[in-house]
Amino acid sequence: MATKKNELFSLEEQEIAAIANALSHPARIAILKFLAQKNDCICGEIVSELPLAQSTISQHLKELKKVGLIKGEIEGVKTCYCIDWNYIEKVKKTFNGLFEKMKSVNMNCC
Amino acid sequence: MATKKNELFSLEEQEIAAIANALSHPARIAILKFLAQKNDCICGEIVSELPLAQSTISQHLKELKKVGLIKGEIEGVKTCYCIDWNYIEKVKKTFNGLFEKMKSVNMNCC
DNA sequence: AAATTATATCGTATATATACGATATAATGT
DNA sequence: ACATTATATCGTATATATACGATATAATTT
Repeated sequence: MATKKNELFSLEEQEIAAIANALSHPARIAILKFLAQKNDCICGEIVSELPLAQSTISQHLKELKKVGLIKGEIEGVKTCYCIDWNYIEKVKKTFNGLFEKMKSVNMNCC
Repeated sequence: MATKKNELFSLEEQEIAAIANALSHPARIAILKFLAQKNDCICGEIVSELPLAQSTISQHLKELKKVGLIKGEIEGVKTCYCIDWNYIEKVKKTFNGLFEKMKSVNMNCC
């Protein structure tokens, strides 16, 4: 009775919601900012940077990867995570598109 | 043991996450788009527009209002909801700021 | 081969979110 | 005053998310 009834909405609505959902936790914002800041790719450094357990960080990384905001490459024992800049660019366009669409109509009500 | 540990992160991270959270459900994206589309303010029309129960829509409206994306004004029996364009503008800047900050560093890794 | 190290996954407790029906509230119309 | 209408809130079932410890996996070192 309490499923997210995604199927009732348009693909665009679902996609925006999915990206927003990935961005809806401060830890994940922190991870993205940290990854963007470092010029070499990072893996377990995130764990020592954030005040959360290793397994929790791993979970958050998995979610960011799921929607495509970051990529992960196994390098021996370590895993190198980094931002998928192309996808970020797409996300930017998607969000700006939504916000622009909103702004385009008349702004005087209420 | 499973609280969102917001207090461990910066206010900026928390704020972005909170806005993203409000945008993280397709129904709420649909509501925002519908409100933006109409040039007069809407209230219960949203209920007949979306495939969800009245109480559910009311809940979603409450969440959108909580973060400031929309405003609600009681007009007799009805309530007029509309987008807070000033806040949308601020949200745009916040998101673009995040994404810009990300893009500013070198893009060649992984 | 065994030990070490880095990361992922599993299991699980708890919190939060989603959805709806039922009910409350508050203004309007009769 | 009573009925109607619009919306909000309550109660509740269930699903999902968060967090962590424990364990598995897989590469590296000894």
